[in-house]
Amino acid sequence: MISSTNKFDQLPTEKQARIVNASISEFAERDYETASMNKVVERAGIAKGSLFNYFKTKGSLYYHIYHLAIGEVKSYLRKVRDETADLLFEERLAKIVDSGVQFITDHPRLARIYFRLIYSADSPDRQKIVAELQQLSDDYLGEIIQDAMDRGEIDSQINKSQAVFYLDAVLNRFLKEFHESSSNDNQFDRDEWVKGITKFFSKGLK
Amino acid sequence: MISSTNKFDQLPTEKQARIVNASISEFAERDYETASMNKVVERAGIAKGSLFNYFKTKGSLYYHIYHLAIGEVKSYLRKVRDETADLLFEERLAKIVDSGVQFITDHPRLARIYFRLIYSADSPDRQKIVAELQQLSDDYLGEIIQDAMDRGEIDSQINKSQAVFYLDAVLNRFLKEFHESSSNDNQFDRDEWVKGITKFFSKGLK
DNA sequence: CGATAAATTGACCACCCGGTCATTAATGAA
DNA sequence: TTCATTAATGACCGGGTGGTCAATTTATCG
Repeated sequence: MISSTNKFDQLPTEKQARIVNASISEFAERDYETASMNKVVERAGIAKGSLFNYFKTKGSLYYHIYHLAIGEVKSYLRKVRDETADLLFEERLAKIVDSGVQFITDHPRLARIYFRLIYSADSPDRQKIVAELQQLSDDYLGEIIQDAMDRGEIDSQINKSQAVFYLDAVLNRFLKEFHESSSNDNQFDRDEWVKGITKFFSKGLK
Repeated sequence: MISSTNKFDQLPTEKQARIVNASISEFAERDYETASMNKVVERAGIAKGSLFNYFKTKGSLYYHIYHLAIGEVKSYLRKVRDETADLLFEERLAKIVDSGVQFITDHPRLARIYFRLIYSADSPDRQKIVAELQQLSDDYLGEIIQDAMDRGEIDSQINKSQAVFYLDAVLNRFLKEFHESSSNDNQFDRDEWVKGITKFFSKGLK
């Protein structure tokens, strides 16, 4: 029994896409509790019974969708990490911000689901999910910090997990702000901010 | 007609307290959409019709409660701002963190409502509320930054609204983390963190 | 084609929601 | 005590929820 027994995976690709697309829209617009399976089937153009045949519960559909979102985030992170391995810390930071901005621009609905997961999320298994994302962030930013320490670009006396925390806090908050302002087509000077952020991390406020 | 026409305000204090207490618990445990008026009346030990007599809608009850939460936050902020006016920026930062920790310890349910407002909140008037809180934060942290600039403690060339943003991002994130970890009775070294944060803001990571 | 198996459907279920309002209970003045 | 006014109550309403399953359509194969 190598192949998945999952009913959904056996579906024609086009139908899968319709369902995934409908689910992403629904879970992006409403949080877990408020999102409606009725709306999903309506958007996807399938019968309710079918959806519950492919996914036994609302929770399992949500699980599928947010793993998709996290997977996409990971792919962006991996890409920018590998492509910037040789750059200086400050340049690297700028590229990471760029990559985040790009992700939000390319996948605004997934971004919304991601931020919901991070920040509020009365979702099932919230603790598990958050712990998983925390681990992802620790590994990812931790590696970047470590590289910079090894090259003597930042003070290696600094508590590494604290440094990761600050990076994570500022980057996530900045991207959340960008995400919300780009929903309301508010413009802001990206370069100005990227410059400010990198300088802030290097020198602090003094 | 000087006195409020608000039905709720005319109630005996004890009854007001029961209703407020029940509402705080409910809105702390569940987000706006998921919170239940039925649960509130059950907790408060009053009839449903009564509650809807005091507050015409769920939204107006929520409005009352979150204004209460924001009011309490403001009071803590004002207090620490005034009491630390003479301190150095770093010492002041430490006191602010302390005050946040104290608020969360004293009012964990209000803290939860506050973080819900800040971070996710599919609440009614979300944009208005967030803008109001943003203003509060800008004014408050802006003043602290300005003081420190005036005294030459931090670089006055730095973009002030950016500096406020970094402060806000790191402080809020730290307090949110504290709030969640104190719900799960995870311990962590407060002093270690306060020292790290103030140093980070002063010198950056270099 | 006919028969069997598999996939799809949507009416239906029990439950909960915010909100209403006729009925009942408490209050206070004469 | 009587009676009018006000406050409190909870049964009830329309509507939405996640989830089920008998009935129907579609696909498969001899």
